[in-house]
Amino acid sequence: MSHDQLPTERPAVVTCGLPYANGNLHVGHLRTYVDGDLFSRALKRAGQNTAFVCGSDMHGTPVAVNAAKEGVDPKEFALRHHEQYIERFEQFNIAFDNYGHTHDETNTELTQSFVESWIENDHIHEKEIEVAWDAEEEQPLPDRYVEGTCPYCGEHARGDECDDGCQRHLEPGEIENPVSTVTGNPAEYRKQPHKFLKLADFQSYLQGFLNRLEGTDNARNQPREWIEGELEDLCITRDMDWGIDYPGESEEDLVLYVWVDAPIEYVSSTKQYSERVGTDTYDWEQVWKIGGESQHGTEWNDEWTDKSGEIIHIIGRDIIQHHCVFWPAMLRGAGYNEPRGVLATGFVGIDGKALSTSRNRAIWAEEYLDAGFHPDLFRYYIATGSDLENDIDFSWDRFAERVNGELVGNLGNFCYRALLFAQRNYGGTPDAETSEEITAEIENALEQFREALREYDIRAIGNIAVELAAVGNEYIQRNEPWNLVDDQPEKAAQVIRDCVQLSKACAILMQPVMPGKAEALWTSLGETGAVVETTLGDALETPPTEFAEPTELFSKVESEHVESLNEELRERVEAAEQDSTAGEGEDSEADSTDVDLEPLEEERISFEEFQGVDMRVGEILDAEPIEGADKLLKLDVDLGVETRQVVAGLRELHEVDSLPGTRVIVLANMEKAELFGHESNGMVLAAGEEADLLTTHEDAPLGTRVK
RNA sequence: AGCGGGAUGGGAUAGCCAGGAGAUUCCGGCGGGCUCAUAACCCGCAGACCGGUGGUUCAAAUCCACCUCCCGCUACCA
Repeated sequence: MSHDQLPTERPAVVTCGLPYANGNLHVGHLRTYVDGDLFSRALKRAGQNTAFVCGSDMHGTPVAVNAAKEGVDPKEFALRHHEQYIERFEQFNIAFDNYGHTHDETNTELTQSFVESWIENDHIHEKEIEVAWDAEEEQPLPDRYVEGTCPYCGEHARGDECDDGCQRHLEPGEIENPVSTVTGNPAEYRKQPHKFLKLADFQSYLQGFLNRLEGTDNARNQPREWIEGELEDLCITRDMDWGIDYPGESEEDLVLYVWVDAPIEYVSSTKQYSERVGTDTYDWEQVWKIGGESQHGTEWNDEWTDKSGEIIHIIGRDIIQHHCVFWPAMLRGAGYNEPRGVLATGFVGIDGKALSTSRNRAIWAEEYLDAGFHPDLFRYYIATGSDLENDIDFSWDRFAERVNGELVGNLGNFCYRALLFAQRNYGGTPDAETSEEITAEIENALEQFREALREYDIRAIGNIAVELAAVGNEYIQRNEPWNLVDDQPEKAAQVIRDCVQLSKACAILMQPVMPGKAEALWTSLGETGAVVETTLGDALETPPTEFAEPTELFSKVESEHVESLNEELRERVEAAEQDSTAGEGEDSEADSTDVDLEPLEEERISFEEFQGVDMRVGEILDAEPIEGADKLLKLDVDLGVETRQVVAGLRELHEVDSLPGTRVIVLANMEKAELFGHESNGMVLAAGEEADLLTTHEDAPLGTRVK
């Protein structure tokens, strides 16, 4: 059963993934918020009663761990970031109707009521599991309080996810060889009772849900494989202080898992909005519940579709599972409505490469603003730069090119020349009727807008005003009103009237993507109200007969400015790469590429033990790639006494052809291994991620022992 | 190798889900026009066998199969 087309008569809520209160925002984060803001504004222009809500995600172990490092209270720590986000969003014209945080009273209460509802409906059970425990400190070690080895792929992993390796979500107790991230103590496992949400109860529901779900394909397809298989119970409690208490019984130090209270903030934030504006204006229960009330059951009833409001989530594609598996199950378990659409955006790259906060290959929100650009320029670039689910590349060159060509040359120029001409010759909108041709063009643009909205095509929505301005430029050029004013004053007046009307339409159509600039244009038109109050139909209303001389809407990005920004970025990336310990601390991303230096080994070894290590000077005679492996090379190394075959992961880090003749140090008595079917008899020593090869500085003969 | 995304004129992209006009737009190149406008704007030209091979079809950039290459994340870095 499919939904009514957007816009509907019912209220809608648009949400963005909660920013985690533990770092700074960069252009990658901003993409989600810009897209969400644009979409919610577009819905409003189309006449849908819409709340755009979000909030800061305050809980979880990273906040607790980082606050502890700073020696501050986690609440204080998280609130500091929360305040900063509020400011940042304002600066980028991202206008949430309500922005709360997960630690506030509304969310605490609502989260507990969700959990109580799950308990009542028998979706919760208790199980004793082994959790990591720091014996010395007598404290439990949930999630990121431990690191260890992933049980699935053997890689180094965090307690809650295998971020280095297979990316799996890890349940408490799964990680092997756990070590406390706080004290460095090896952790032991201890049995603790924990609460679990029985996801399997919702298996069949979730399959139906994905079939009904609108939005981007990735949101629908990516979780499918998951849902087809056996769904495991989700552990929803953690042994720590920081978080929302598990309701009811006085479970000692048991709080809810951060991914429980985080999405519920969508509901809480909507509720806060509702309470502020009054339920006559916006009733959160009409959106989140079913026909205003809870409807329990583990299956969806088709009659419920279109009985409530429209829930649309805009997220980054890294959190699809949480929104398309856990979250709908949580909602269903509490008898709530389900999301209508999930839009999962792609990532943002910089100059053709992936963004990496640890290497400081990033453009921070603050940095963009410091460069002095209007936020709407960034919004336009990022919203129309590519299809929503595809990645976007950000480069200052491309930014300048698009701003100068599309915004300055086209949209800005058209509106400016039209209004200036109108003002100088008529003091405002000339007294003439809009032509049929132009009325049709505007109507066509409005229809494109509505269609883009129905299809969640954010890029198309962002492009419409610029496209309409292109129509205007062509129209004014073709009619040459500057040649008509003297000979054919009536014709001239009509042409200019058309152009002013087009400008007005542009102001309304560009509002979702460039709200600040739209408002400026609206003011230039002499309009008294605010463009945020308009709906699409107003695009055809007569503009004011008088307005003042307009100002230029956009100004050019100068090439010197671009060069200096490029230079700045380049220098910074280089600096970060050279000095990999710098730039840390600011890094907040759940980014796994940190190149922290490992602490020196505490444990000492004896000289005898060292004697067991047989390292020799060698020379690479031959290097060839191993088929099927991207990084592995098969090397023949001359160790003086014999030539060994060694497999090493150098392929992407060194020019293969340049390796023969290179003197290296080889650990000769390394146990043999077989990799991709090739025997490796020894190990070539190299330093760090970039595999900086060890060598000798003089000419010790091949085979000389290193000691 | 696993997952995801991609391959369309010199560069960047749209179209693909719902197959059918001269394949879109932006940047760049060339030629012209206009002078109201931020050296902006408009018109025209050159330039693409829509990654390859096969299939389905009256008809394929679009659907199906296989293949190649690229990018991101991840892995193999004994």
